Amino acid sequence: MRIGELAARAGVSVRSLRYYEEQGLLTSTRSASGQRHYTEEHVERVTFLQRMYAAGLSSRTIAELLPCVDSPSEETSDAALERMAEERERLSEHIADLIRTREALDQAMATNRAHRERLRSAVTG
Amino acid sequence: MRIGELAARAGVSVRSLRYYEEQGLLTSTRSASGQRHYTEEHVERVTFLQRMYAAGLSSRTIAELLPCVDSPSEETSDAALERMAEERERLSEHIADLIRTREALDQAMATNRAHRERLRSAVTG
DNA sequence: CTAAAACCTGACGCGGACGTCAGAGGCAAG
DNA sequence: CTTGCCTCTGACGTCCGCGTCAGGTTTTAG
Repeated sequence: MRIGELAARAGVSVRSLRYYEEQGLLTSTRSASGQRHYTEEHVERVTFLQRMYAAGLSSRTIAELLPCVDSPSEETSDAALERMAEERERLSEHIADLIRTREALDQAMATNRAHRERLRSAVTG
Repeated sequence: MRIGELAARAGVSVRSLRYYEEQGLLTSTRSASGQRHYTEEHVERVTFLQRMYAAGLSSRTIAELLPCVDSPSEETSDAALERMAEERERLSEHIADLIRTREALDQAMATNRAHRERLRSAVTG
Protein backbone atom coordinates (compact mmCIF):
# COMPACT_ATOMS: atom_id res chain seq x y z
CA MET A 1 0.00 0.00 0.00
CA ARG A 2 1.07 3.61 -0.47
CA ILE A 3 1.58 6.24 2.15
CA GLY A 4 -1.95 7.62 2.07
CA GLU A 5 -3.51 4.28 2.83
CA LEU A 6 -1.06 3.51 5.60
CA ALA A 7 -1.85 6.89 7.12
CA ALA A 8 -5.56 6.14 7.01
CA ARG A 9 -5.13 2.63 8.38
CA ALA A 10 -2.91 3.74 11.23
CA GLY A 11 -4.84 6.88 11.94
CA VAL A 12 -1.97 9.30 11.55
CA SER A 13 -1.06 11.97 9.02
CA VAL A 14 1.01 11.43 5.93
CA ARG A 15 3.38 14.03 7.28
CA SER A 16 3.90 11.99 10.43
CA LEU A 17 4.85 8.90 8.45
CA ARG A 18 7.47 10.79 6.49
CA TYR A 19 8.72 12.23 9.74
CA TYR A 20 9.01 8.76 11.30
CA GLU A 21 11.06 7.62 8.35
CA GLU A 22 13.23 10.70 8.61
CA GLN A 23 13.86 9.76 12.25
CA GLY A 24 14.77 6.21 11.34
CA LEU A 25 11.69 4.70 12.97
CA LEU A 26 9.95 3.47 9.86
CA THR A 27 11.22 1.93 6.64
CA SER A 28 9.68 1.79 3.20
CA THR A 29 10.42 0.20 -0.12
CA ARG A 30 10.43 2.62 -3.00
CA SER A 31 8.88 2.16 -6.40
CA ALA A 32 10.85 3.06 -9.52
CA SER A 33 9.34 6.52 -9.41
CA GLY A 34 10.28 6.97 -5.79
CA GLN A 35 6.95 6.41 -4.10
CA ARG A 36 6.90 4.67 -0.73
CA HIS A 37 5.26 1.29 -0.39
CA TYR A 38 4.31 -0.51 2.78
CA THR A 39 2.97 -3.86 3.96
CA GLU A 40 0.51 -4.85 6.67
CA GLU A 41 3.29 -5.10 9.18
CA HIS A 42 3.96 -1.42 8.87
CA VAL A 43 0.51 -0.68 10.24
CA GLU A 44 1.45 -2.43 13.46
CA ARG A 45 4.75 -0.64 13.50
CA VAL A 46 3.10 2.74 13.26
CA THR A 47 0.63 2.01 16.04
CA PHE A 48 3.56 0.84 18.13
CA LEU A 49 5.31 4.12 17.46
CA GLN A 50 2.18 6.00 18.45
CA ARG A 51 2.10 4.09 21.71
CA MET A 52 5.67 5.01 22.45
CA TYR A 53 5.05 8.65 21.70
CA ALA A 54 2.00 8.57 23.94
CA ALA A 55 4.22 7.13 26.66
CA GLY A 56 6.28 10.28 26.45
CA LEU A 57 9.28 8.84 24.64
CA SER A 58 11.13 10.98 22.16
CA SER A 59 12.00 9.91 18.63
CA ARG A 60 15.58 9.41 19.65
CA THR A 61 14.66 7.18 22.57
CA ILE A 62 12.30 5.14 20.44
CA ALA A 63 15.08 4.71 17.90
CA GLU A 64 17.25 3.30 20.65
CA LEU A 65 14.61 0.74 21.54
CA LEU A 66 13.86 -0.43 18.04
CA PRO A 67 16.80 -2.83 17.70
CA CYS A 68 15.26 -4.70 20.62
CA VAL A 69 11.89 -4.87 18.93
CA ASP A 70 13.16 -5.60 15.45
CA SER A 71 16.04 -8.02 15.80
CA PRO A 72 15.75 -9.71 19.16
CA SER A 73 18.44 -12.19 18.31
CA GLU A 74 21.29 -9.89 17.41
CA GLU A 75 24.16 -9.13 19.70
CA THR A 76 23.40 -5.43 19.49
CA SER A 77 20.15 -6.02 21.29
CA ASP A 78 21.97 -6.61 24.55
CA ALA A 79 22.20 -2.90 25.09
CA ALA A 80 18.78 -2.34 23.57
CA LEU A 81 17.16 -4.80 25.95
CA GLU A 82 18.75 -3.08 28.87
CA ARG A 83 17.65 0.26 27.48
CA MET A 84 14.14 -1.06 27.17
CA ALA A 85 14.06 -2.25 30.75
CA GLU A 86 15.28 1.18 31.73
CA GLU A 87 12.49 2.89 29.83
CA ARG A 88 9.99 0.47 31.28
CA GLU A 89 11.13 1.58 34.71
CA ARG A 90 10.77 5.22 33.76
CA LEU A 91 7.31 4.51 32.46
CA SER A 92 6.33 2.71 35.66
CA GLU A 93 7.51 5.61 37.77
CA HIS A 94 5.64 7.98 35.53
CA ILE A 95 2.46 5.96 35.88
CA ALA A 96 2.82 5.89 39.64
CA ASP A 97 3.34 9.63 39.65
CA LEU A 98 0.24 10.18 37.55
CA ILE A 99 -1.78 8.05 39.92
CA ARG A 100 -0.60 10.18 42.82
CA THR A 101 -1.56 13.23 40.80
CA ARG A 102 -5.01 11.81 40.26
CA GLU A 103 -5.30 11.28 43.98
CA ALA A 104 -4.32 14.91 44.51
CA LEU A 105 -7.12 15.93 42.16
CA ASP A 106 -9.56 13.69 44.01
CA GLN A 107 -8.48 15.26 47.25
CA ALA A 108 -9.04 18.75 45.91
CA MET A 109 -12.45 17.83 44.57
CA ALA A 110 -13.48 16.23 47.84
CA THR A 111 -12.38 19.30 49.79
CA ASN A 112 -14.28 21.48 47.40
CA ARG A 113 -17.46 19.45 47.71
CA ALA A 114 -17.19 19.43 51.50
CA HIS A 115 -16.97 23.21 51.55
CA ARG A 116 -19.99 23.49 49.32
CA GLU A 117 -21.94 21.11 51.53
CA ARG A 118 -21.14 23.19 54.56
CA LEU A 119 -22.24 26.35 52.78
CA ARG A 120 -25.49 24.79 51.67
CA SER A 121 -26.37 23.46 55.11
CA ALA A 122 -25.51 26.85 56.61
CA VAL A 123 -28.06 28.43 54.29
CA THR A 124 -30.66 25.69 54.72
CA GLY A 125 -30.28 25.24 58.42
CA MET B 1 12.12 33.63 50.99
CA ARG B 2 13.28 34.98 47.65
CA ILE B 3 12.94 33.38 44.26
CA GLY B 4 16.25 31.55 44.30
CA GLU B 5 15.45 29.71 47.48
CA LEU B 6 11.96 28.78 46.34
CA ALA B 7 13.45 27.43 43.14
CA ALA B 8 15.90 25.30 45.12
CA ARG B 9 13.25 24.10 47.55
CA ALA B 10 10.79 23.17 44.84
CA GLY B 11 13.39 21.77 42.51
CA VAL B 12 12.61 23.98 39.54
CA SER B 13 14.40 26.80 37.77
CA VAL B 14 14.03 30.47 38.61
CA ARG B 15 12.91 30.98 35.06
CA SER B 16 10.07 28.53 35.55
CA LEU B 17 8.81 30.37 38.61
CA ARG B 18 8.68 33.66 36.75
CA TYR B 19 6.94 31.86 33.93
CA TYR B 20 4.33 30.44 36.31
CA GLU B 21 3.63 33.90 37.63
CA GLU B 22 3.36 35.22 34.08
CA GLN B 23 0.76 32.54 33.41
CA GLY B 24 -1.21 33.45 36.51
CA LEU B 25 -0.41 30.22 38.33
CA LEU B 26 1.74 31.64 41.11
CA THR B 27 1.56 34.84 43.13
CA SER B 28 4.25 36.73 44.99
CA THR B 29 4.49 39.70 47.30
CA ARG B 30 6.98 42.28 46.18
CA SER B 31 9.51 44.14 48.29
CA ALA B 32 9.91 47.89 47.88
CA SER B 33 12.66 47.27 45.37
CA GLY B 34 10.47 44.90 43.40
CA GLN B 35 11.91 41.57 44.46
CA ARG B 36 9.55 38.63 44.80
CA HIS B 37 9.00 37.08 48.21
CA TYR B 38 7.36 33.77 49.00
CA THR B 39 6.20 31.71 51.96
CA GLU B 40 6.29 28.01 52.73
CA GLU B 41 2.92 27.52 51.14
CA HIS B 42 4.32 28.53 47.80
CA VAL B 43 6.59 25.50 47.85
CA GLU B 44 3.54 23.27 47.93
CA ARG B 45 1.92 25.29 45.23
CA VAL B 46 4.89 24.89 42.92
CA THR B 47 5.08 21.14 43.45
CA PHE B 48 1.36 21.00 42.73
CA LEU B 49 1.96 22.87 39.48
CA GLN B 50 4.73 20.45 38.59
CA ARG B 51 2.32 17.58 39.18
CA MET B 52 -0.20 19.09 36.84
CA TYR B 53 2.40 19.69 34.15
CA ALA B 54 3.58 16.12 34.54
CA ALA B 55 -0.01 15.03 34.05
CA GLY B 56 0.09 16.68 30.64
CA LEU B 57 -1.98 19.73 31.46
CA SER B 58 -1.18 23.04 29.83
CA SER B 59 -0.71 26.30 31.69
CA ARG B 60 -4.09 27.47 30.51
CA THR B 61 -5.84 24.34 31.74
CA ILE B 62 -4.12 24.52 35.10
CA ALA B 63 -5.22 28.13 35.39
CA GLU B 64 -8.80 26.98 34.85
CA LEU B 65 -8.51 24.47 37.66
CA LEU B 66 -6.92 26.77 40.22
CA PRO B 67 -10.14 28.48 41.34
CA CYS B 68 -11.29 25.05 42.46
CA VAL B 69 -8.13 24.45 44.42
CA ASP B 70 -7.83 27.94 45.86
CA SER B 71 -11.34 29.04 46.72
CA PRO B 72 -13.54 25.98 46.93
CA SER B 73 -16.48 27.94 48.23
CA GLU B 74 -16.91 30.52 45.51
CA GLU B 75 -19.63 30.34 42.94
CA THR B 76 -17.07 30.44 40.17
CA SER B 77 -15.84 27.03 41.22
CA ASP B 78 -18.94 25.40 39.77
CA ALA B 79 -17.37 25.44 36.35
CA ALA B 80 -13.93 24.76 37.80
CA LEU B 81 -15.14 21.67 39.61
CA GLU B 82 -16.68 20.35 36.44
CA ARG B 83 -13.50 21.15 34.57
CA MET B 84 -11.54 19.29 37.18
CA ALA B 85 -13.69 16.20 36.89
CA GLU B 86 -13.18 16.39 33.16
CA GLU B 87 -9.42 16.53 33.49
CA ARG B 88 -9.51 13.72 36.00
CA GLU B 89 -11.21 11.62 33.34
CA ARG B 90 -8.60 12.54 30.77
CA LEU B 91 -5.89 11.63 33.22
CA SER B 92 -7.49 8.27 33.95
CA GLU B 93 -7.65 7.45 30.27
CA HIS B 94 -4.08 8.52 29.85
CA ILE B 95 -2.98 6.29 32.72
CA ALA B 96 -4.82 3.34 31.24
CA ASP B 97 -3.15 3.98 27.91
CA LEU B 98 0.26 4.10 29.52
CA ILE B 99 -0.39 0.82 31.24
CA ARG B 100 -1.25 -0.75 27.90
CA THR B 101 1.95 0.70 26.53
CA ARG B 102 3.91 -0.85 29.35
CA GLU B 103 2.32 -4.15 28.51
CA ALA B 104 3.43 -3.70 24.92
CA LEU B 105 6.97 -3.16 26.15
CA ASP B 106 6.76 -6.25 28.34
CA GLN B 107 5.54 -8.20 25.37
CA ALA B 108 8.46 -7.02 23.26
CA MET B 109 10.95 -7.84 25.98
CA ALA B 110 9.47 -11.29 26.50
CA THR B 111 9.64 -12.02 22.79
CA ASN B 112 13.21 -10.84 22.75
CA ARG B 113 14.22 -13.05 25.65
CA ALA B 114 12.48 -16.03 24.10
CA HIS B 115 14.46 -15.57 20.90
CA ARG B 116 17.69 -15.36 22.83
CA GLU B 117 16.83 -18.49 24.76
CA ARG B 118 16.20 -20.34 21.55
CA LEU B 119 19.53 -19.20 20.15
CA ARG B 120 21.38 -20.24 23.26
CA SER B 121 19.85 -23.69 23.38
CA ALA B 122 20.56 -24.11 19.67
CA VAL B 123 24.23 -23.44 20.37
CA THR B 124 24.34 -25.49 23.56
CA GLY B 125 22.34 -28.44 22.39
C1' DC C 1 -5.70 12.08 -23.50
C1' DT C 2 -6.76 14.87 -19.75
C1' DA C 3 -8.07 16.31 -15.28
C1' DA C 4 -7.97 15.18 -10.61
C1' DA C 5 -5.91 13.04 -6.92
C1' DA C 6 -2.00 11.32 -4.69
C1' DC C 7 2.78 11.53 -4.17
C1' DC C 8 7.59 13.63 -3.94
C1' DT C 9 11.40 16.92 -1.63
C1' DG C 10 12.50 21.02 0.67
C1' DA C 11 11.57 24.44 3.66
C1' DC C 12 9.25 27.54 6.80
C1' DG C 13 5.74 27.99 10.77
C1' DC C 14 3.96 26.85 15.27
C1' DG C 15 2.90 26.23 20.23
C1' DG C 16 4.53 25.55 24.69
C1' DA C 17 7.70 25.44 28.55
C1' DC C 18 11.21 26.98 29.37
C1' DG C 19 17.02 28.38 28.52
C1' DT C 20 19.80 32.12 27.99
C1' DC C 21 21.76 36.55 27.23
C1' DA C 22 21.74 41.75 27.95
C1' DG C 23 21.74 45.55 30.80
C1' DA C 24 20.42 47.27 35.07
C1' DG C 25 19.56 47.50 40.08
C1' DG C 26 19.53 45.33 45.13
C1' DC C 27 21.89 43.55 49.22
C1' DA C 28 25.02 41.43 52.75
C1' DA C 29 30.21 40.95 53.85
C1' DG C 30 34.86 42.67 54.31
C1' DC D 1 33.04 51.63 49.05
C1' DT D 2 33.52 47.75 46.47
C1' DT D 3 33.20 42.99 45.41
C1' DG D 4 30.18 39.41 44.29
C1' DC D 5 25.98 37.20 44.18
C1' DC D 6 21.05 37.59 43.62
C1' DT D 7 17.34 39.71 41.40
C1' DC D 8 14.74 42.50 37.90
C1' DT D 9 12.51 43.11 32.93
C1' DG D 10 12.59 42.24 28.15
C1' DA D 11 13.52 39.70 24.41
C1' DC D 12 15.31 36.22 21.52
C1' DG D 13 16.71 31.07 21.07
C1' DT D 14 15.60 26.07 21.43
C1' DC D 15 13.46 21.68 20.86
C1' DC D 16 10.05 18.58 18.79
C1' DG D 17 6.27 16.61 16.53
C1' DC D 18 4.21 17.76 13.39
C1' DG D 19 1.02 21.45 9.87
C1' DT D 20 1.36 23.67 5.77
C1' DC D 21 2.73 25.82 1.55
C1' DA D 22 5.49 25.64 -2.89
C1' DG D 23 6.62 23.60 -7.03
C1' DG D 24 7.08 19.57 -9.34
C1' DT D 25 6.16 14.33 -10.80
C1' DT D 26 3.25 10.05 -10.79
C1' DT D 27 -0.87 7.48 -10.66
C1' DT D 28 -5.66 6.87 -11.37
C1' DA D 29 -10.38 7.76 -13.11
C1' DG D 30 -13.23 8.94 -16.87
